[in-house]
Amino acid sequence: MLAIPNLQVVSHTYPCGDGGLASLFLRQPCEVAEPGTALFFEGDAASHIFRLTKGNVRICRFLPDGRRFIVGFLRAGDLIGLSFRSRYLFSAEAIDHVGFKRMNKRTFEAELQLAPEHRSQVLSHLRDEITASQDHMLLLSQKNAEERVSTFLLHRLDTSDDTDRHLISLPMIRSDIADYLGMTIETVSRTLTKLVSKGILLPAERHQFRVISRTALARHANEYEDDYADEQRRYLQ
Amino acid sequence: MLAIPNLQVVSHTYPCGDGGLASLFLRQPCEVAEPGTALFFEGDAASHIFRLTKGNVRICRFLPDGRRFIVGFLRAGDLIGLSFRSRYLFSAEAIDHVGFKRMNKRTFEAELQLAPEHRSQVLSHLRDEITASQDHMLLLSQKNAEERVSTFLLHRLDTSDDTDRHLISLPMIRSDIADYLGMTIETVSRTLTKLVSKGILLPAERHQFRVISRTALARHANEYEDDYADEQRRYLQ
DNA sequence: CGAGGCGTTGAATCCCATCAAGAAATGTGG
DNA sequence: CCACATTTCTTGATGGGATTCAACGCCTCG
Repeated sequence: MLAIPNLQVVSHTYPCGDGGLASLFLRQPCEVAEPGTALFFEGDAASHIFRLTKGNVRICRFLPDGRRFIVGFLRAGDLIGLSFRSRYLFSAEAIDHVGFKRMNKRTFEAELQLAPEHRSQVLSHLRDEITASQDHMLLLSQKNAEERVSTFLLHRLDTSDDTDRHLISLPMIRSDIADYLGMTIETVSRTLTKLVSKGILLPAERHQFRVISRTALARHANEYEDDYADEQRRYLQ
Repeated sequence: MLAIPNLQVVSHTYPCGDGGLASLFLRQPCEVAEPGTALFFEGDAASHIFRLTKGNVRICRFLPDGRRFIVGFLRAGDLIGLSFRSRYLFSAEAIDHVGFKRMNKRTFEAELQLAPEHRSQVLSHLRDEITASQDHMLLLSQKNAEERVSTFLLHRLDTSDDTDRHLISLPMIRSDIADYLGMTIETVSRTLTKLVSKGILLPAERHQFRVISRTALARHANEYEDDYADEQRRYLQ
C-alpha cells in the first residue's frame, strides 16, 4: 500500500547531490520503503548503490550498548553507498515514504568502465562527504547547544529546494535531530524554544519553522559565512 | 639545521597508510618541517599532495572565534591532500621534527593517468578517511571522557609500529589530545590519572604509557571489537 | 475515544569546563 | 653547568550547561 509512483520532480540545487551519476540509474526500477523501515543494515554485505527519488532517509550508527549516532540525513537525488567497501558502515532508515532506485555494485563498476568520465564524479562525491564529516566533527567537538541547532537549521534552510526561501522543513523527529547533533531531545526542544523567543524563528506547521532573520541565525551558528552563503542571503533581507 | 636525512624505515602495518601510492613519491626530494611550523594552512590554494616520511603531524580546523578542532594525527607513511578540491580544508602542523615529500597535484594527476591501477588506491584511501571520520563522530557525539580517552589510547596502541606491543606513545601534547577528543586538557589529564589508578595504564616516559591490560582498556572504550582487534589481542595477554 | 508516540516544560542532578595554583619538564642565556 | 623563564602537566575548588527524571499537552491513528 501507498506504493506511490515517483511523481516528484527532483530539482537539485546543492552540491550534496550526485553530479552526473544520476543518469546511471535511469533504467533501474523504482522501489519504495515505508516509514521506519531500513534500506539496509550496518554490517550487511554491501551489495548495492542507492539513489533516492523521494522522501527522507536517516543514516545511523550504533555503539555496542545501543547508543545511536545519526551520521546524516538524505533526500531525493542523494546517493548512498559510494563510500563502502565490502560491508555497509551504517544503517539507512526511511523517515517518511521513501522512493529509491538501486544498482548492483558490480553493475555500477561495469558502467563506470563504460563511462570513465563518471569516475571523477565519484571522487567528487567522496570528497564532499569528507568535507561534510569534518564540518560536523567541528560542530560536535566545539559547539554548544544553541550553535549546534542554529548550524543545523541554517544548513537545512540553505539546502532546501522549497520555493519559500524562509521555510525550514524538519521531516525527522526530535530524537533524530538529537542523535545527529549529539544532544538530548529535551535540549533540542529547549533550544528551539529559545530561538523562537529570541525572535529568530517562528513555529509554522508541525516539523516546519519560518526564519525571521537568517542573519541572526547565522550569527548564532558561529559559522564562517562563505560566498555561497552570501548568495543565499540576497533572498532573505 | 637538523635537516636529518630520511633514515627511518617506514614499516607500515595498518590500513591508514597509502596503499601502493608511496611509489609515486620515490623520486621526490625530502623536505623537513620544524616543530610547530605548518606544512600548509586552511584556505590556501591546494597545490600539493604530501607524504610523510618522518615525525608526526596534526591536522587542524578552526572556528571563526578561534576555537580549534584537531581532525587527526598523521605519521610516516601517511598521505595528505587526496581529499582536497581547490583549497586545503585544514592546516597541517608539525608536532615534532617532520620529514616529508610532496608532489604537485597536476603531476600527481598525470602519474595517475600513466598508472591507472593507482586510482582504486585513491578511492580506497578516501573510503578509509570517511570510515575514520564516522567512527570519530560517533565518539564525539556519544562517548564520555573515559570512553574517549580509552578509545584514543586503544587506537594508538593498535596502530603503533613499536616493537614493544604494550607501549603507547603520545608525541602530541595534552592540548592536541584535548582538541582531538573534544574535551579540555584538565579532563584529559584527570582521565589518564584515573586509568592509571584503575591499574589499566602505567606512566612510562613523558608522552608514553604502558598498557597493563588491553582487555580492560577495550572495555572502557566501549568499542566493537572486530577481527583485527582479536588479532592484536594475541600479543597482549 | 482511547492508546501510544511525539513534543514541551520544570526540577534535580551530574559531568565536564572553568578558574586557580603549583609541580614538573623544557628551553635559554650567561 | 646552573639560574631563570616558559611551557606543559597535574590537581583542587567551584560553577554552569546539558542530562536525567518526571509530568503533561498535543497529535495521529486504529
